[in-house]
Amino acid sequence: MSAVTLKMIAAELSLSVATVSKALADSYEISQATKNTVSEAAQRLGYVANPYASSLRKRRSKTIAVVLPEIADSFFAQAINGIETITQAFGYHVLIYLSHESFLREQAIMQYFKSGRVDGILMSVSEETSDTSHIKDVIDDDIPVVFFDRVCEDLPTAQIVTNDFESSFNATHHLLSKSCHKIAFIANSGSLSINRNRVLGYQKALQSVGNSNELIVNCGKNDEENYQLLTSLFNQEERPDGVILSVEKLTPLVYQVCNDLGVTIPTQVKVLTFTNLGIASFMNPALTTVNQPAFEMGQAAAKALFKKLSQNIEVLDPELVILPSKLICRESTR
Amino acid sequence: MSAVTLKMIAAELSLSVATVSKALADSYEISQATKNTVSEAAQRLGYVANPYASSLRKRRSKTIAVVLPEIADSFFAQAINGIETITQAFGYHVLIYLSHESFLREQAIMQYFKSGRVDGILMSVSEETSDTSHIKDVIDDDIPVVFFDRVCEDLPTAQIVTNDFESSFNATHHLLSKSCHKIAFIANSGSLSINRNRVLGYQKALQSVGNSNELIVNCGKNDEENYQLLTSLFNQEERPDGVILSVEKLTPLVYQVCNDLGVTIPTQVKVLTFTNLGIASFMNPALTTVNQPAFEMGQAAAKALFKKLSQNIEVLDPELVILPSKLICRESTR
DNA sequence: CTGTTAGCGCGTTCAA
DNA sequence: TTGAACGCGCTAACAG
Repeated sequence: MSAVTLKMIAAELSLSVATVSKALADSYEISQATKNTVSEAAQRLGYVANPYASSLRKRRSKTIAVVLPEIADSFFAQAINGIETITQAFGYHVLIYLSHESFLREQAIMQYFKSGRVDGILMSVSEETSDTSHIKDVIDDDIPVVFFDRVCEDLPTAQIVTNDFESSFNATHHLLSKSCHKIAFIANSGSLSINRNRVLGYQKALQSVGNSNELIVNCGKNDEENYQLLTSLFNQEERPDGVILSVEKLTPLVYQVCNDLGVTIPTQVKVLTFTNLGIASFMNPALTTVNQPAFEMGQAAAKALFKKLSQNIEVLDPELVILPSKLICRESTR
Repeated sequence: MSAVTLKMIAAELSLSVATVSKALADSYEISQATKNTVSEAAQRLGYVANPYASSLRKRRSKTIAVVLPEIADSFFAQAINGIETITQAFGYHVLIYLSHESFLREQAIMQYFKSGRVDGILMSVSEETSDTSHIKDVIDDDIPVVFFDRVCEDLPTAQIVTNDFESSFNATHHLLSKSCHKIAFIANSGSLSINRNRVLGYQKALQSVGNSNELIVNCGKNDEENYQLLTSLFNQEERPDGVILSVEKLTPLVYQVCNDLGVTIPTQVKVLTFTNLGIASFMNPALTTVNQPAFEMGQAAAKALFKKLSQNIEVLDPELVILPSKLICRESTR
């Protein structure tokens, strides 16, 4: 049988509904004796409060939303794990939404939140997002939003990012030190702030040594086209001898293209990719990676959100958390 | 400003709340004229129904729960993507819970669902789960549950699995045909049904050719211990020349151990792993994989759940969906 | 310390 | 075709 209500417990114990409610909430105005009786009965009958009735009345759902572009590579998978460790500690529930990199879908999702469905939102914006009014609307409704990884720098709220500029700068210098002199930078979206900072770091590094072989390739969503794009990149008269991948997802494609063209990694081309502690890092000793602290970013974002939730009345100053990435060199030793 | 309610729309149009409610629900008893007026006003004011009030009244939350052990490798990440495509088409919301392979946590999570929080549950059980009464309780409360991947074979509900026995049988034969004669099977949990079936397929294949070098290694959660376990495996007087990994997650560890011992893959040891279409598959040409259709399993599970939800009164016969895995040989060609 | 009353916002009666 | 009244289950205010 289902649906044990306060009313049933009250009837069972000949108490009023209000008393039972207060007893279970451990209110100070209830005697220890009845508290014991009530919690015993609740336990025995398997009472679980109806969250919808409770949320309606309290105007708090104990639920947050996580809005992601997708869960394709392991970055967001790890991030969810990090988020969950925090939400779970706070007794919060997590609704998950995927925008599939679509602005329209992201708009529709934000619409859900204009009715108190969630107490707060953790979000990484889609590639297509440049207009941010749908997000601003939600913030204006006093629903706290925390961005992580794919942030909106122009919105006045908490942002959790990694040191993209610096790590890209270091990554480029790393390849330069391995005597690469023509390094290509491969991205998949020009508008995202992370990508922008990584490109800047790459450019700055090249400039710092007077290397003018700047080569930026913007991949799209279509893997066929990307294949062509990369094939012509490696088919140039003077082939790149180093490649930086802004997204982990493109790694297999690069390997495939090189394989098909008979270009060996890392002898002829050194590959360096932004990634996280996923499997890719371990599998191929010829790959150097900049590890993104995905789990930690999830945790940091969730913590920032709960900080806002616990003082949700006053308007907070925007805060920016920058977590460091880590360059991991796993040069082939075989 | 926040919280546009039916009441506000009613006031705006000098109508009653009931009329507005019916109009938005497209009830037959409302004139087309007022329906138009109402939906225009709702649009203009940015009305979104309060889901908690609505759920409380209708006793349906339009929300399902996805209960997973973790999102460590890409299998569950892909599965979530598949699930989301379906839930999104049905206008449902998705709550996500991670048991972290803990039975106690899984019990606590199932407890949440005894109060109408969700209309249905998609679930992969934790490694530790042998007692299934906490799941049975929820089913008895008429909340439909669909298992996928890590199923409970003894519970009478829908189960989505892959052909584990058969694909493990084929995988073993594949290695045998590559002239392996001492093949180790590496798992990380003995009690799960998938693992059981894979072990059986492995054993059956060995028997079918009269090979008596059965070698089953059960790894645990501790990576240090696993490292030791695998090191002693490869340090045996007669080293295995083939390895089947029941879980993708252990792949990097095997590569690491082999690397540290100076054992080359695939020359000295051929590695075959159960996986999905994650990055691992593409990255290392020396790896043969049995690809799990994770995305499709997520979709199948969600579809099965919605089938149940649409006819939730009658008790359904248990049904079993078996999706085929695919053996992908990616032998080194370089 | 306990009970009574009054909503939270919505959907479903039943009258008008 | 519309509106008034009631209640989903719970919590907050106020009496007793």
